[in-house]
Amino acid sequence: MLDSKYVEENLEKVAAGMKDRGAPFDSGRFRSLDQERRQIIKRVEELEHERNVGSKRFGELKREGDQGAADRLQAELRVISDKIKDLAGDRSNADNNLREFLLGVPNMPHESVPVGKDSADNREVRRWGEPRVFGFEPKDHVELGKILDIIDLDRAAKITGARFALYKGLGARLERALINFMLDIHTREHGYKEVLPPFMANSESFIGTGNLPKFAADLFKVEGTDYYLIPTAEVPVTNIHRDEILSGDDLPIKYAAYTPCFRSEAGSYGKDVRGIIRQHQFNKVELVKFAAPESSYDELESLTANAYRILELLELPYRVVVLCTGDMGFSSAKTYDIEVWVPSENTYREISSCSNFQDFQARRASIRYRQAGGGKPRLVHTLNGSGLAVGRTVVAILENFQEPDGTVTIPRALVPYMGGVERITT
RNA sequence: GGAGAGGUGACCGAGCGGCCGAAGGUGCACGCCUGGAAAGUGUGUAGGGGGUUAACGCUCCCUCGUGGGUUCAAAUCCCACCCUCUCCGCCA
Repeated sequence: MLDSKYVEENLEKVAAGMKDRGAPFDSGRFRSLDQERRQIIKRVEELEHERNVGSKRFGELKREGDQGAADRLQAELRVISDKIKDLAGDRSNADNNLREFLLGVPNMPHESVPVGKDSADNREVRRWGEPRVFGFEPKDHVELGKILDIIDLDRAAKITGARFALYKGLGARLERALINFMLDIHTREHGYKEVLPPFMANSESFIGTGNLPKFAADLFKVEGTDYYLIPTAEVPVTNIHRDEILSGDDLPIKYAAYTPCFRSEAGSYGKDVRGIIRQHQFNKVELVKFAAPESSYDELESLTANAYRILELLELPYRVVVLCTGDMGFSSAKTYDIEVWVPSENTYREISSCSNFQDFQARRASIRYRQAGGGKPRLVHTLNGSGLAVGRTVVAILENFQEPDGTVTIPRALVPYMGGVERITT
C-alpha cells in the first residue's frame, strides 16, 4: 500500500507511475476520499476535545459539591457524547473508503524499471551457459518421467485432479535432494537463516503481503476458517515480523524457507496443461529479506545472484530479465525473473522471480525498524525471490541432462544429495 | 473437547473507574566519571492520526490483545471473539 500522504503530495507522479503500469488510477477520487476523511476527523476531534474538557470540569464540580452545576453539565456532555457516537460510523467509513482505495493501488515502479506494456518489453540483463546441442530429438519431461517411472501424472489426477503430480522412486528423491541442496547453499554459503513456517496463513497475513483483498481468486481457502493455503512462502515468512519494530543493527534479516505452494491458477485454463510446469501444488525454496531502505536495491542484486547461483551449480543455462512496468506484480517496485533453458520448448522459462517491494508490504504489515542512533521507527524494505522453484528445476534437469535412451545424468553437485546416484535409469 | 490463569510501551513488569499514556526495572541515546573500558552516576526515551508551520516546533485526538457495551468519564466494569500458559480428556 502506498502512503496516503505520499500520494497526496505526489499525485501527478503517482498517476504517471500507474499509467506506466497500465493500472487504472482515479486521482480525483483519491482527492475527494482523502479530504472527506480529514474533514470528519477534524469534526470528531473537536467534539472529543470538548467532551474531555467538560468531563474534567464535571469531576471538579462533584468534588466541590456543586450538585446543580454538575447536573447541568452532565446533560450537556451527554448530548456531545451522543453526537460523537453518531459520527463514529462516518469516520470509520471514511477511513475504510480511503484504505480500500489505496489497497487496490499497486506499487510505484522504481526509476530503473523499463517502461513497457507486457513481457515483450522485458529486458535481458544477464545470460549464462550455452544451451546444449542435442545429437538426437530431446524428449520433454513428461515423456522422460514416464519412461523412468518417476513422475506419474495419471495417478495424481486420480488421487486429486488435474495439475497435480505423484513423484516416485528416484523422482521423489530428486525433488527432496533439490530442496536440501538449495537450503544448504543458502544457509551455509549465502547467510540465510532457515525457517519452516505454517503452510496456511490467515487473511491478515495475506493483506500484509498484498495478496488480499485483490487476488482472493488465486488462493485456496480452507472452508470454515479464516485460513488460506499459502501460494508462496513469501506470505508466512514476510509476516514473521508483522507489527514489530526491529533493531536497525539486525538488518538485513535473511530467511530461507522450504514450503509447498498452492495456487488455484484461476484464469490459466489451457495454459501449460502438459507436464508439471504449472501445478496447483509445487515445492519451492524461498528467500526473504528485510532491509534498510538505503541498501534494499543492493540487496535485490545479491538476492538475485544467490538464486541464479543454484542454477550455475546445477550447470543449467539461464538468463535474467528485468520486468518492465506493465509486466510487474502488484506489490513489486522492481522484479528480476530468472529463466532456465527448457529444451523441449526451445526457450527460457521462469524459474525464479526476485522482487524489491520497498515499503509497500511493510506499510500494510507494519514492519518497522529503529536506527542505531535512536529516533522514529521507519518502515523496512521487504524483498523476496524463489531460490528456486523445485518442480521446474526437476523439469530443467531431466530435459537438459537426458541421454538418447531416456536416462538422465545427475548434475555433479547434486550426486551427494542423491545418495551417490549419478544417473536415473529405467 | 472440559476446567482454570493470563494478554499493558523495544523488552520485563505494576496499576484494577477521573490526579494514568501509564510506577519500577532492562535496553537504547546523550553527559559525568576513567589514561581507555567495565562498574557507577545524571538526564532523556511509546506508536498512530488531525490542525498549524518552509522547517524546528506548537497543539489536539486516538491507542493498555481485537471488536462491541455501560458511564459525563474505561487499562480499570460488562459481553463476544482471538491468542498464550497450566491441569484433565483425546491424539501423531
